[in-house]
Amino acid sequence: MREVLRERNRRGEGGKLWADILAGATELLEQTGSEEAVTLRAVARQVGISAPSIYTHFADREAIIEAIVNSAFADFNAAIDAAVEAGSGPLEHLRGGCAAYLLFAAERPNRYKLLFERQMLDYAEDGPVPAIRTESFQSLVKSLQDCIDAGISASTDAHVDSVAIWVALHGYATLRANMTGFPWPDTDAMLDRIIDGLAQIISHD
Amino acid sequence: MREVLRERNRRGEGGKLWADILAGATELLEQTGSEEAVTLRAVARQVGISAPSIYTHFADREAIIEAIVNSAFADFNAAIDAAVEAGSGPLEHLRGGCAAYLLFAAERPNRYKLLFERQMLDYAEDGPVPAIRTESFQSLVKSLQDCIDAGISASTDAHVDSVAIWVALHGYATLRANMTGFPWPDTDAMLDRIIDGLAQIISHD
DNA sequence: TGTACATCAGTGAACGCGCGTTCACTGATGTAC
DNA sequence: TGTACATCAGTGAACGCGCGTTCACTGATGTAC
Repeated sequence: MREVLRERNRRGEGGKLWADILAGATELLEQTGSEEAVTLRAVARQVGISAPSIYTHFADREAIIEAIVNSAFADFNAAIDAAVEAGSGPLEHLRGGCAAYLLFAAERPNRYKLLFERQMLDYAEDGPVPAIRTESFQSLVKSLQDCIDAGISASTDAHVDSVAIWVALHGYATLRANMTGFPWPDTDAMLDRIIDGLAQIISHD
Repeated sequence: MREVLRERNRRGEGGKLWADILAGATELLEQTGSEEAVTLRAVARQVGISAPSIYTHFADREAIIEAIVNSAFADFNAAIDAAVEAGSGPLEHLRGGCAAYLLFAAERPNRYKLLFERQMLDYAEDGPVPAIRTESFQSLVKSLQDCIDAGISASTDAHVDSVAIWVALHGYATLRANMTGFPWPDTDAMLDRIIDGLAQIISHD
């Protein structure tokens, strides 16, 4: 039944299984496409261990999902950070971050869905959103503000305009993934329209 | 166990149960929040019948979900149509339709999610999207084109710009529902930014 | 008007399944003496 | 260097649950004569 047989970890190396379980669960999510498919038993099968072994490392099924979400946010934030810093000049920072956002969503659609299509119940319902979830948004606000300060953007409200850009990116990423038969424009063309229109970029020809 | 006892339909009125099942399933979805909660047995409990009774009217569980989706799309399209036609002048048509879009999503969040957050598998994967799913988008394209023709919009591509508006509306509707702790701008302010920026409305002050 | 009967709407019991979780356990590994 | 033992990583069997679906059925309703 089990395809991969794991070798038992040596004493003191039990922590390795934690990483294996997280990796297996993430792979399972990315392959099968939905959070519901990440059952405790399916994860155990994927990793090549028995189901009860998971309880040594995770309190319950929900803790596995939580770990996937956290590691996915870390990857996502890192990918955007890297792209922002790769560009030179405020407009390239802004555009690079937005492009990386769409690239992550296109390449890892199921992980992306887990980040933002999930009802967030792991923190107080009316409390503030945890920082790890808004890091990329804060980076967007900063990039837009830099554009304003540099006289490249005519925006008078970096927060509201950043929200507008964000929701457009998110909407494009998720709808595009769900409706493959729709006549979608090029991602680059879409990005141009979103940034030019919502970041109020001042043309300089 | 069963809270509501149904009276058996008279002969020839078996079709009534079809509507009751659809209504019960829709209510269940709206109350519990996710498609997974709409199990065949849960629907039967909601309606006040035994589980096997459903098979007289629906082939399987999936057929119930499909019926909810279809009726939700019908409601959704009707709400937007009504709002579009209520306004006078092309800009009011455009804005009214977009406002109705966000209102539907805000008032019936779970039905909205079923419409557009669901991977669409009920038609050929690479085939075109069924018309009922894009009716509201076509209406948006028409409204924008009317604005262009009336000299109110500077857009040169009604399709691409309509996609941009649509994805922004969708992103706002879904993110807002999922992240209640985020400092969202007013919906009206958001709508202004989206329409002004993406429909390229020419200011006339 | 009465009655036998076909039809219709819906039921109760049962099935096999995969799930999350618990429990007592096993056997390899390292360590104290 | 040898050995008894504690610890650690992980297992197998079992539980109760809700699920989708099948099956043989029941009993009320309308209809033909």
